[in-house]
Amino acid sequence: MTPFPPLRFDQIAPLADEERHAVRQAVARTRALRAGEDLVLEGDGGGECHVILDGVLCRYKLLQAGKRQIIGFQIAGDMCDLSGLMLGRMDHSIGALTRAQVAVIPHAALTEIMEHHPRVARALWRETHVDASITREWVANVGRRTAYQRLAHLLCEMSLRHQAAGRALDGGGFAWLVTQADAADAMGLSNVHVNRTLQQLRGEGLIALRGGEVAILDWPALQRAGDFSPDYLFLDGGEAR
Amino acid sequence: MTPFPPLRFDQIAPLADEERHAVRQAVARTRALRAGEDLVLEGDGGGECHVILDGVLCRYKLLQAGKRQIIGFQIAGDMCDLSGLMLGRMDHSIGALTRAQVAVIPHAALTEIMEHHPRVARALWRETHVDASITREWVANVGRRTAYQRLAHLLCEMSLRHQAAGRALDGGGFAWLVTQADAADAMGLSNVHVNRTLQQLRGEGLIALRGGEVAILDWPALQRAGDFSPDYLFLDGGEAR
DNA sequence: CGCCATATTGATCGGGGTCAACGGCTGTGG
DNA sequence: CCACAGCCGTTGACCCCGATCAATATGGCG
Repeated sequence: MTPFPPLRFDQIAPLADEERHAVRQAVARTRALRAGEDLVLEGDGGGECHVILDGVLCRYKLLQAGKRQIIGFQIAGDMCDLSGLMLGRMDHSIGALTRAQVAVIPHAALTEIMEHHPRVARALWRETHVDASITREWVANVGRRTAYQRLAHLLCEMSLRHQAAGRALDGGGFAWLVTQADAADAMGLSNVHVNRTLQQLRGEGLIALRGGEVAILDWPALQRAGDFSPDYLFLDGGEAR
Repeated sequence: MTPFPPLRFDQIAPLADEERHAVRQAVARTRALRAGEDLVLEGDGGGECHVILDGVLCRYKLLQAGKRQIIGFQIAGDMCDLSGLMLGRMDHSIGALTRAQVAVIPHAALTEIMEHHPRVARALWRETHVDASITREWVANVGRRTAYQRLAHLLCEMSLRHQAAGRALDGGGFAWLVTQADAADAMGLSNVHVNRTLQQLRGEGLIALRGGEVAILDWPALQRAGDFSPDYLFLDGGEAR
């Protein structure tokens, strides 16, 4: 049984023990996903929300000619499909990129919690805003940065998010069990070019890859390379600068 | 005095007359903006939220080397900076692309309304989700579509949104008083290429431009050209398919 | 041990960027 | 009322980042 990771919306706006408890009680079951398996499909109403316990999932859309754009990565602690509850259907799909575990919370249970515990509702609302902020940064990343910058930026983001989720390795590295083709779909690049750009970052000594793990060798340089500023992640929980 | 347009969050989740009234009472004043003027800057806490009464504003970020990425357009009826209230600071700036009018609502007033009228809070939450959905579509647009598709897609989106805001011209056209350079920054393209792509769409008889207005001559073709499906706009208010 | 997905490398191509010049419209001051 | 300035749209020439196509390693897994 996979242990519960820190909930991101709890970090963004801390809950009381009682509220935290209520959320865990609402979990109907957990579900295991194989790499490549879909959790929710575009158009789904669902009836359930999911909190990621382990693994890497992604939001994605399929476009003309079989092209895929990944809209964001989801890791342990993320509530990934609240919009299915709030809007009644999903505008995108969510799939597992690695083996993964998720906790399943029925919409009815979550709705009830939000009614009885306004602070939970508020925390979830704020998580929604943080996710939106991250998506906005992705628009900028894909729209106006070079491949080299995009990749460096993405690695910075994933490093900090893994740290916040308590899943970082020493030195800010993390388990990057995602395919180069997946990374390409996230950045609007080809898998070939991702490969070459990764080699460049390695050659310059900014990162190292060994057995599915990314090690960050020179954080300041990587941050500079990616034009990265962590503000948009609201890791401080927001409210104050 | 600019009249109040239909509020988008009211359309997304209809309010009672009393609630609608409360929102209007909360407006402290209106503010006029010249084209190019900023409404809110990245990092701002603000203390106020804004509802657009007239004109076109945009969310944007400035990146290295003075590059700008526009993250989304905001038109009449949109609440444009709720994240400043919910997260305490803005992750992006908001500026006027045309002459514009906005209504100013102090955070304190809005907070109080949300406490007394849960349905207003819920409507705003849902507007947040719809905005997030639109931003996700933009990631896909910028990441995986050609310039031709991007532009067609953007025109489709703006046409439907203007219609929903009651600002459309006959035939689905709308006032497009935005610079080609602005459109370029929205799509991750150069102004030159936007110009050429617009000419292509005109040459093929899909659209026409006359005096700051876009006329849509062949909606089905434009939609096809942009790989456009309106689902992500949730113009039906969501909930049901 | 063999299979299949993924990573890697090389060669070539093309969409769209960049640079530069020119034209047209509008607002402004004389 | 006109001349000028400045911004925006338009066009042409050239170039480069990253896509595409095509093999060839490589490593995890049954």
